[in-house]
Amino acid sequence: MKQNPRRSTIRRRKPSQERAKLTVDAMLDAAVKLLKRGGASPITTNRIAETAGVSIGSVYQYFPNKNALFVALHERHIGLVAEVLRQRMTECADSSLEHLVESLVEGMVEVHSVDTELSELLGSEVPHRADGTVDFSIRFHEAFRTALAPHTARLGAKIDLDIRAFVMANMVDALGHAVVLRRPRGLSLARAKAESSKAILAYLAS
Amino acid sequence: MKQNPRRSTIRRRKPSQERAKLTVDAMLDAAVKLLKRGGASPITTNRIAETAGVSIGSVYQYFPNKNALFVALHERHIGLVAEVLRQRMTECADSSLEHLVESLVEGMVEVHSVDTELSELLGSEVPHRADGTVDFSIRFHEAFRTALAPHTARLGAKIDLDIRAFVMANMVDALGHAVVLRRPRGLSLARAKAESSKAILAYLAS
DNA sequence: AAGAAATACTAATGAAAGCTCACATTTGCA
DNA sequence: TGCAAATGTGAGCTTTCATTAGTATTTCTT
Repeated sequence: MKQNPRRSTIRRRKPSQERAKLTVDAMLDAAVKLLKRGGASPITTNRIAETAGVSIGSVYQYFPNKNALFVALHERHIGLVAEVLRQRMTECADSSLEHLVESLVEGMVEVHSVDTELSELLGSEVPHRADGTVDFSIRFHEAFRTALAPHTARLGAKIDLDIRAFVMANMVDALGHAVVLRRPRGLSLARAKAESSKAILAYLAS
Repeated sequence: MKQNPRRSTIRRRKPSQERAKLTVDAMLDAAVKLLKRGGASPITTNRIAETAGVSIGSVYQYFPNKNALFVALHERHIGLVAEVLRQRMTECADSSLEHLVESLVEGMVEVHSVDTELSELLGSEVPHRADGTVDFSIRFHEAFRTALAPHTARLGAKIDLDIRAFVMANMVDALGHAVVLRRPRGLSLARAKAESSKAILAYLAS
């Protein structure tokens, strides 16, 4: 019942064949499925295996312990977010600041709309402090800094890029989540996105 | 080992004597203490009882199951935040919008600075979706709306108070947390607070 | 086609966790 | 003071869970 603390969070075996990748994905999907009905605590490795249609032994081929599986779940999600952000930033490399901000908000909303429930659960149920997972604003600080840099000319003379990136990253993250997950009835998605962009731009222009 | 799903999250017995209140607080404090070293998963009801200096039976006098204890932990924290916000809003009832916003940011920072580690853990380790706990922006929507109302005159003609309150609440929450918990090295607390207030005000003025 | 490597499965175990119950002690109050 | 209600105790039952070992099967490589 107790996890072995000596084993790290590192995958026991890296899946090299395609078959194994499918297996690993099936396990993560199973974890998500179980998460959605019942939250984190009733999840067991055996149940994950059963739901994924694999044997418990296979789970331990790829994950040293249960927690590593949760970490992998976060990594998969963060990877998705990272890719969306990177793409949007690339696309908007030559666009206006307005366009960039709107695109980033759009991207965050999009990536969390794919599976609203999962996004919420990852934030509130699945432990993510221990064992490596890093916060959004810290993880993407550099990216935001870089994306913001070309627009310094329009942002007043004595701006501090690091601070801007910090505040902006937290706004994008928080508003992106809030728009999808906590938008009050009566506030349309389009309006909420527009309002979020407006808020971020207002700050950057201040 | 498994939690009984039939039992609700409602306290089994409400402590009426002062002694019992102390006992309950001791349990919650014990949970915090254990949380701080080792995170949520190695926490057991028996360990909580032991750490609190009470017997396991007493724990189940007041909490129907382990999860209810976590919920109570969140409630205690949210109650603290609620009180701070209410007080700040009352204090600033006749102040300028600038003053109000600065005071709210200050309050959020303060309340999370009291126990930084706990604030982080409550956000990242302790499950809080299931069984009743409500999100910050939803819980305090009304309060923000009310606090914002007197300043509508300065906020342009066609503003929608609900939307403003929604965005503002999320900004206060996110930036308040970020300033305390994820402020990058090189960014002073004072500067971070000022920047957060500036961002919120820039939005409200936009 | 055959050996090696990767992948998957079954069954079992030891540990420990949640929770109950029957009882003891303390407190409030008439 | 005495009794009922509130509070506190803790041994132990039951369940279940994480993890392992040993083995079987599939895939890759040559």
